[in-house]
Amino acid sequence: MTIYDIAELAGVSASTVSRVINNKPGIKASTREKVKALLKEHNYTPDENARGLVNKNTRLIGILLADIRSAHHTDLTYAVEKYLRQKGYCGIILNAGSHAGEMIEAIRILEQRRVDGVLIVGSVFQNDTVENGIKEHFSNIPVVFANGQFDLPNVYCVLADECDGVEHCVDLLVKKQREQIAFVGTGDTPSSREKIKGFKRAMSRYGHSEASLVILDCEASRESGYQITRQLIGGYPDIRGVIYSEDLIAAGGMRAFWDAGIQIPEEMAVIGIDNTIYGELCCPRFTSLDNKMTEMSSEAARILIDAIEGRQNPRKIMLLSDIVEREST
Amino acid sequence: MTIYDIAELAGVSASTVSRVINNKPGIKASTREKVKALLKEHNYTPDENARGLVNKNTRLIGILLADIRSAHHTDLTYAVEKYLRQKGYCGIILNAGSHAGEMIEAIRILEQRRVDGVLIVGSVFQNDTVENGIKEHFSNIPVVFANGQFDLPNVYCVLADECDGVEHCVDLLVKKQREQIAFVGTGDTPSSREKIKGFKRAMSRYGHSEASLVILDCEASRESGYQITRQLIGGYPDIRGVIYSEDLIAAGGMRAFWDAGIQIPEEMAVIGIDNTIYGELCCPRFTSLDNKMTEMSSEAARILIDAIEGRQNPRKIMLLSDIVEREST
DNA sequence: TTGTACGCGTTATCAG
DNA sequence: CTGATAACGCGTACAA
Repeated sequence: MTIYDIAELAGVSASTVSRVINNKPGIKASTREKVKALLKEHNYTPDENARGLVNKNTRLIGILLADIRSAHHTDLTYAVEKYLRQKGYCGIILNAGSHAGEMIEAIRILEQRRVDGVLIVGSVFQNDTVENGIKEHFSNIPVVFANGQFDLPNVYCVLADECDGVEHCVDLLVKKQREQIAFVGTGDTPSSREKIKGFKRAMSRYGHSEASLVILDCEASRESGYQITRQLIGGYPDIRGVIYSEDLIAAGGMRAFWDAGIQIPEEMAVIGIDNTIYGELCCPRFTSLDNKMTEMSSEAARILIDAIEGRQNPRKIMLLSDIVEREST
Repeated sequence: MTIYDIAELAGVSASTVSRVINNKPGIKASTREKVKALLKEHNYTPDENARGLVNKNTRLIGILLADIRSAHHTDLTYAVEKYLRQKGYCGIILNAGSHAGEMIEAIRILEQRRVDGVLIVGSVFQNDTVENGIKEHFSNIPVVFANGQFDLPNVYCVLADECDGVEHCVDLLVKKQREQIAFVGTGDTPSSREKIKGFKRAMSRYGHSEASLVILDCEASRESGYQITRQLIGGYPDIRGVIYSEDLIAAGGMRAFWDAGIQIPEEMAVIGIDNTIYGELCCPRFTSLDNKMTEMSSEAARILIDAIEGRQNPRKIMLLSDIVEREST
């Protein structure tokens, strides 16, 4: 069913039908009604693709993330999809993994789909491959980078103050009389490095030399969190508090403490980051740094659509994190 | 950059360029090379939309689910996206909530996008609204229904044996000397009703009259699971085992038992359904019925693409669930 | 107020 | 082996 079919049935031309569909003025009321009735009768829906071909847009948004299964990405996706829908856009979510090959493949796919804008989520994407990919393939559409940044004219950034956030975590632990603190996290993304920076900065404020700090490297999985925490228990008996760079890793750590019979928070305080559901599920519930992923995603989606539709926004905004305290501290 | 631009640069016609892009035979090797070089030089990518206009396909797949934030949907989405990408398709995920209005809106959106096929996930969608929606809007594209069924010519179904699965859960609990069993779950979807049916059937095998069964109604949230479990603890002191219709609800229940100081599994055995990460996170870890969501999603995606590309498959397949036993039983 | 003609970027058909 | 042309479904100047 095309506008031509409807036009024929109505005894008018296709352009008239088009005008009715798009609520353009200058149509006799009776014609408009007749066409509208036909449209409804055959429940005609315009082909967005054909429309896009002439309008030079697709109302499609590319969403790049490492892995939708991580809880904070899931929440983000949900919020973004709802917003996009409301604005008449659809999202194409690509799990672009963590190595350059997949990222560049995802970029090509989105280019091929002629998406109107791209949302990049997670600082894993803050690398040369992606930066060059944007320059080459997305130079004429807006890009919003959540939790990362590129200094390119068409890229907007929404960031969380992760460095400050971790500093506040350290402050909290110190306030709770836990000055012997370890940091467990992945060290391979800009975001992780920010967190470690915050840790170092805060610890130095409390007079710890950088050489004395306990910073353990860990993969982004529960299992890895478990293993590293076992090593921590065995190798650093003085530690009384741990900050994990992600809730998922913290969940693994919580399990290790549980298995080792270490009481939380009495013998060990634990803080995760991201404030996902994991903090609520573990026993005891663990404290987590809320880095405002939900707000970040809403902001990012809004800024992206604004940019597509010609509304102005600052190139870079920073959201302030806060700590959700639970039983583990 | 269009094929015309490339054609002009190469001094050939657009059709020749098109033929090179699509690896059609009958092009002089030298011409082919020259065009290929130009294509690469300008990193040209064909416009999928324009392509779809003439090919009458979009290589777009609609994915309908209630809420991507539920852990089993997330896992599914991940698996499906990976498969689709590999086959050259993109997915459009719509969180179609749980009421009719949203469902029909989502269906219209997908129709407007002219998706090549639709994947519906979750038995919440097994209702008249969606069935009529399919008849009206998706009558000429294949639809795969994961965890639900419609008796329509273009709909394929992939199901889990949830009724049998719950029966086996009861068997397990009885084997563990817990014959006083309660079932806690939502009663509002076909899937939930299947589970309750399995519960009733198994319990009757062990000589319990239907009237004597403890079946509590609960919303699909951790909080609701917590509240209902508190009521259970207060109101049914004889109960020694609980089957929850979803892991998320079970997680709430685990918390309620923890708060009440009830030992698991000594005083109470717990089984969840879906075998999500929640079972691993709680303390102690809880047993869960694995209803094969991951396999289901892979199968569903495969069947959908098969149908689109003209390969045959059975209209209806059933996957056998099994129980992943952990510390709670 | 309405219709004609064209173009969006691509592929397929047919002619050369 | 290659090029011209039409067509996909729609929106929009321009003409009537």
